[in-house]
Amino acid sequence: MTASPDTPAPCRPMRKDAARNRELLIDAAREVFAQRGLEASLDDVAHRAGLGVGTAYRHFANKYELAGAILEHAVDEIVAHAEHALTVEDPWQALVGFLEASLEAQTVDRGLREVLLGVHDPERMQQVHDRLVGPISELIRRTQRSGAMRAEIESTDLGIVIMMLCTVSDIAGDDAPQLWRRYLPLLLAGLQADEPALPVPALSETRFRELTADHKRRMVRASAAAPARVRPR
Amino acid sequence: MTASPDTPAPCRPMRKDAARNRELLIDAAREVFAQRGLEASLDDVAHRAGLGVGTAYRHFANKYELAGAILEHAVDEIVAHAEHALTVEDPWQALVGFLEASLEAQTVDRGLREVLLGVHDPERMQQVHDRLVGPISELIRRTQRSGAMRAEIESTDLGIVIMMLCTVSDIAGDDAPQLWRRYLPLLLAGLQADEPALPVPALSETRFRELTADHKRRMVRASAAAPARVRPR
Amino acid sequence: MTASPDTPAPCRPMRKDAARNRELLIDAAREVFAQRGLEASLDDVAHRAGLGVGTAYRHFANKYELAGAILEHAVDEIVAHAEHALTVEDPWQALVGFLEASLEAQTVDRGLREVLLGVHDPERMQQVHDRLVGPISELIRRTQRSGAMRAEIESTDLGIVIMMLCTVSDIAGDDAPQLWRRYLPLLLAGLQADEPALPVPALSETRFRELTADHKRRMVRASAAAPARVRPR
Amino acid sequence: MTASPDTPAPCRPMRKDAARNRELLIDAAREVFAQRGLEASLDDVAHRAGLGVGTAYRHFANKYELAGAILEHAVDEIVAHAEHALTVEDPWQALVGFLEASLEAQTVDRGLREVLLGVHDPERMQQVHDRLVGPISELIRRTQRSGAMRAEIESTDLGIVIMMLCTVSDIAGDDAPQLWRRYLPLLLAGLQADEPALPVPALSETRFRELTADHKRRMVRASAAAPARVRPR
DNA sequence: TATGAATGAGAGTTCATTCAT
DNA sequence: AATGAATGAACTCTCATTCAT
Repeated sequence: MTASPDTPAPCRPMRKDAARNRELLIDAAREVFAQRGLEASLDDVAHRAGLGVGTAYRHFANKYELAGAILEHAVDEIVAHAEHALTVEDPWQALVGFLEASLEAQTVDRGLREVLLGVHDPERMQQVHDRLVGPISELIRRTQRSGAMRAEIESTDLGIVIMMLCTVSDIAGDDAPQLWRRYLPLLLAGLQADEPALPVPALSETRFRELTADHKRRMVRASAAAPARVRPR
Repeated sequence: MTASPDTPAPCRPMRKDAARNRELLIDAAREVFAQRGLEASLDDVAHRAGLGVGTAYRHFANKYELAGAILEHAVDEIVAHAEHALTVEDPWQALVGFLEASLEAQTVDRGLREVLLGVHDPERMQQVHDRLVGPISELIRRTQRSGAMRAEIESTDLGIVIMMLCTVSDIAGDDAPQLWRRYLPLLLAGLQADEPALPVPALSETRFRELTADHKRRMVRASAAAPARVRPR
Repeated sequence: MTASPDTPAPCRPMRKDAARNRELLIDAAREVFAQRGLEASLDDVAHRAGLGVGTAYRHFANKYELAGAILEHAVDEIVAHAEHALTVEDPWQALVGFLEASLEAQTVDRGLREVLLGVHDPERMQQVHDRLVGPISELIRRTQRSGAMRAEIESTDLGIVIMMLCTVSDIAGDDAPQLWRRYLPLLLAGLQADEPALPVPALSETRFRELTADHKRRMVRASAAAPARVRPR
Repeated sequence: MTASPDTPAPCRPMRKDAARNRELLIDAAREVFAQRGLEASLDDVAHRAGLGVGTAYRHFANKYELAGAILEHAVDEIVAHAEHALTVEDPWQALVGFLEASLEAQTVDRGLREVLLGVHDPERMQQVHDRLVGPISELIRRTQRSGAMRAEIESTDLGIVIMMLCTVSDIAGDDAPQLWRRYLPLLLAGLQADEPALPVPALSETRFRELTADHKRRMVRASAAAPARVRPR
């Protein structure tokens, strides 16, 4: 009775609207962060989305939740790349193609890099990596079975490799957006089979998850731990 | 009679205090930045040093000047490593030793990494690289002459390689401080001679300088270049 | 059904609050500036208005924008006085009445005087003078046609005269708020027709605008143009 | 006995040095204030004088004492002009000459104007005006006796007139440094004999002293009344 | 539910003034 | 007596977050 009787669908359209706004916000955030980094204010993001700040807070508890959502988008893409790579015949080509596709996305998006390099965001990270492990591990296993990759390589290694190349893009910025392509072959050489043993073991999945989550946690403004705000006035 | 006639009067005694404070500030900054990154406030740095904020501003025009001072320290070390490496007989061992020594320093110090990764600070960078180019180029030339390194590698490549490994340390944090050692061999494999040609040319020195300076400038205060915020009337 | 169909929807109801606060801020600023001059901090103004600093900054980009808003109020009054004066029969009486009315407003309000004397604020000034030129010029023309005023007087002269009398009020403060009345006749005598030629031409409108704007700009932040302070290393 | 016997001149040479520094500081302050107004920092003044800040504080208890000293210099000049004017034959020409000479000094010196317009400084003012009253009153009396000036004019009026013209220079700045000459005749016309009675009596000397002192006192930073500084650290 | 006004802690920076040398 | 390093309060301005409408 609260809703007037002529409202056609009581809650579904609401949801659709809400979902739409969520997307609008994430898109806006990617644009804004891509331009000005994670330092940009939520106000700016909300207005770029054509919404009020309050609406942003209805969807994301805080700025880092939003960063997390962006991350999920990015991970979706990487997972998609990995899954697509599994359909490529030549395992080594598949792997290279996967790395290239992943990097191409970061190359144009500073905000994405900052998120991926973990400049911010807390917990959510864990779930994220869980999604990556499967397809990436399979990709690696295939390559290793084909003899094109040294046996020691594990799924976390690919994550690290991607991040290292992100760093290159981050340094190069818009002025040399393809510079990472110079360093990819360097790393690929290292991934190949005939090299001597690596001196340090790879991180375990668990460890990797902990570390990256931790890395991000360190970055999150101390304000999270700040004393409860005094009631206004 | 106050000043003994044979005193060469090399410098003012007062300076001793000031110099001490300058060191205190740099040390405090390394500690604080190491813990909380460059986001930490100058207030915190000053107080960690047991000094007032104003004193920090007497020594450094702003936070990024301070970061610059830390950077210079770090660069001093890297240059020293490079120069020492030039005394090592085997060129390849010299190069590897140089990279290892450089990374070891960063490994324990997040603030240093952030500074080196260029998260901040503008101009001063140029002078810095000028100091690095000489010894590093020589190091590379020796290795290339010995046939142990592909000819395409240039001095900027080593800078990028160091930064990529810094990223690894940055992700790993204090929990896996040696993780970079896993990825160094990967990159070394890429540096060796018998690999196919790289798809992208190296940055020229000039370009590299511009980019890193630019990278930092972007970080310093995006707000300066931010679009004029719409102001309600 | 939520919004009644016959509502012309002239403006958002929320605005009422915001508009109220804007007025509160301007009123508070007039009070505070009246007591302590433009040196008072925006913090103080905001708190006098019973609002937070942030609110002040939502409405005014900075202190000088606020001063500008006060100025606009003041100019509104002066323009109103000038327009009213144009309805008075005797041109000379109209002019005198205009000056008296203008001064009476300033007399009680130091902040207003400081703003008008241009102790601060930049550009907006121009628009202001544009609004004054019309009615004041007409006032002058009428008086000159009646033979009561020397022909050389121009609209800028009245602006300067008002400012000179503001200075008197500024010096006299609350203790001799009517002192300006002693000096008005002195100046009026000078404005009358039978005196010898003035040794210096009046400022052109353009020139006047430039100067006052400039005057203010000089005040805003000398620091911006200040010679780079020598910084100890 | 306190001074060692071989000190040639126990205190006189000291004095000379101190007096020299005092002059250096006042000169530097006039230069600096002339360029950047009273907002300039004492540090800048001291360094312009080639001295340390500490030395400035040995001579002046605070910034406003220094402004007071500048004021005294300015008053010295005005008194000198007045005294010189008394030697001029024609009383009216003497008066005009006095005003012109007084204004010429202010015209080039923003700091002096700020001081004179009383933007700052406290008590000392009183003594100052005492010095002006004598010669200026004599100047006026002569002119009045000659029939060239209305009888109501008193010494304070000239002070106000000078300040009004200072305002003109303040507005005009360096761009129209002679603009005050346009308004001097206007005021002179008012000072002449045949005009109708002034509606408000002149300030008495005492009153004038009180007001100007008060005006300045209002401006002095509230910090003077601030709670005693907490002992450092 | 969406909005955007309000809030206030906090960051960077300056400068009058003090004090050790 | 002179110096300039040190101090910290004060100021302007920003922005994450809350809340009235």
